[in-house]
Amino acid sequence: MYTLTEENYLKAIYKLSVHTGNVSTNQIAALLATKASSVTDMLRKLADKLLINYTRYQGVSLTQTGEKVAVNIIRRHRLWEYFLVEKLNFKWDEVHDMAEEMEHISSTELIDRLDEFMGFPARDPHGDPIPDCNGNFKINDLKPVSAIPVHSGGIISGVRDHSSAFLQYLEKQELTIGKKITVKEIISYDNAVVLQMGNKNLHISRDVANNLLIAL
Amino acid sequence: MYTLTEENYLKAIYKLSVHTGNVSTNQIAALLATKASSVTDMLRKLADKLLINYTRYQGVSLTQTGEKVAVNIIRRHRLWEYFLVEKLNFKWDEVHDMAEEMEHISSTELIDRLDEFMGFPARDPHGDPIPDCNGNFKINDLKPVSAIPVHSGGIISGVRDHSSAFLQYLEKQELTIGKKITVKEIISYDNAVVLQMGNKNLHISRDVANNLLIAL
DNA sequence: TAAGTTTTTTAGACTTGTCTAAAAATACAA
DNA sequence: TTGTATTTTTAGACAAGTCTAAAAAACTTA
Repeated sequence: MYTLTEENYLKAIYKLSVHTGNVSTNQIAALLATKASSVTDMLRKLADKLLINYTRYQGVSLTQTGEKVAVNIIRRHRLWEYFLVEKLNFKWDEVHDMAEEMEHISSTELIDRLDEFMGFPARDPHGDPIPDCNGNFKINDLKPVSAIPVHSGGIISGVRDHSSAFLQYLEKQELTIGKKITVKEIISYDNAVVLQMGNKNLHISRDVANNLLIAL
Repeated sequence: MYTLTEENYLKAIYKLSVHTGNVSTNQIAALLATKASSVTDMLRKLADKLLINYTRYQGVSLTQTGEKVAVNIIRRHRLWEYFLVEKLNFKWDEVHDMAEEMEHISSTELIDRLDEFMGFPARDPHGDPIPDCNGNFKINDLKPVSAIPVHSGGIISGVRDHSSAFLQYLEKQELTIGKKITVKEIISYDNAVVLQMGNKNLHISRDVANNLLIAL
């Protein structure tokens, strides 16, 4: 239906437009590690196919069709990640690149059966919600640790950075999904955060606190 | 490592060279539904990469490296077919095209874990042997029904034609893998074959007899 | 609001894999 | 062995997706 490249552009635009409104050429180029000129070329093609709304120099947004396609790619990606971790025993920091390939397998029937085979999981191994076969899913209502007040806390439920470096760091600190934490203190000098987890205290940097998501 | 197209060419050459020696440009073109001139272009590239032995006008054979790559693709294809049938409950005539896409997922670790997850199956749903992680597997020693003498028989163990039309026909006639059959008679007029299966007699055409494989 | 900076687009070129049409090599038949 | 048919290769072109370099548009900021 769509080329691998088209799918990757749609996914990138989707990800970027979750938080902002219109997405810029440079943002897409940065995310896909390509050049702005290449992005412009592809944007014209996607606009011709009615997958995006595009006016020169004005940035882009997805059309309804484009968003449907993007959500579907995300559904496939997250289901395969779940499969790799739950069925093939990979670790959460190992699955991203494999799922990046597998998300382009086109059969809808296949992905629906995979979903059923695994019992319709609600979230992938990184805590991200998995869209159902109609593309419906809850937008994550999680907050970064850096955004909650001192003395409050919650359950670690997701991450913003999916890089294996970050995930491995979390694993080593035992800051994994399901753990309960409380913010004890924010160091005013560098905004580092002191967490309490069980009976241990733990220092994490501002960067880490920004990328670690909790449910209150 | 290799492009999707390169992989498809290597697989095609492998399949064609199982039965014959050197493979011709036209044979490859026919199997891949492309033009001879395109094949020639690609053959030059594969020869540059030392994946095939190629001399102009003389046909090609795989190098050791090329064969390794081809067997690996076949391993991936057959394991995914097994997965689709055994875990996701697809029928044997539904899985070919999906596996054709999935065989290009590159991770070796993934395929080895998939193999383990399924208990190291020896054959795919069509009876074809699955190479192990070192590329070792038994070449099928099966015979087409058309090649065995009257009054002998055996167990249906594989097919030569993987088209869904053929597989659906077999399914309808209950000529599925594991069934025991005996050749009762060969009609001299058109070489059609009369089979006995259980207490039923069954007429199959020469074509079908050529594509249905049994273990003696 | 005019000048400078940044962002985006255009122009032209390259790569991969494909095609058609024509030329070259090989195979076959008399 | 010569001529014809078939197969294979070459030559030149095209589409998708990318790139660099330069032009155009849009922002900044004084």
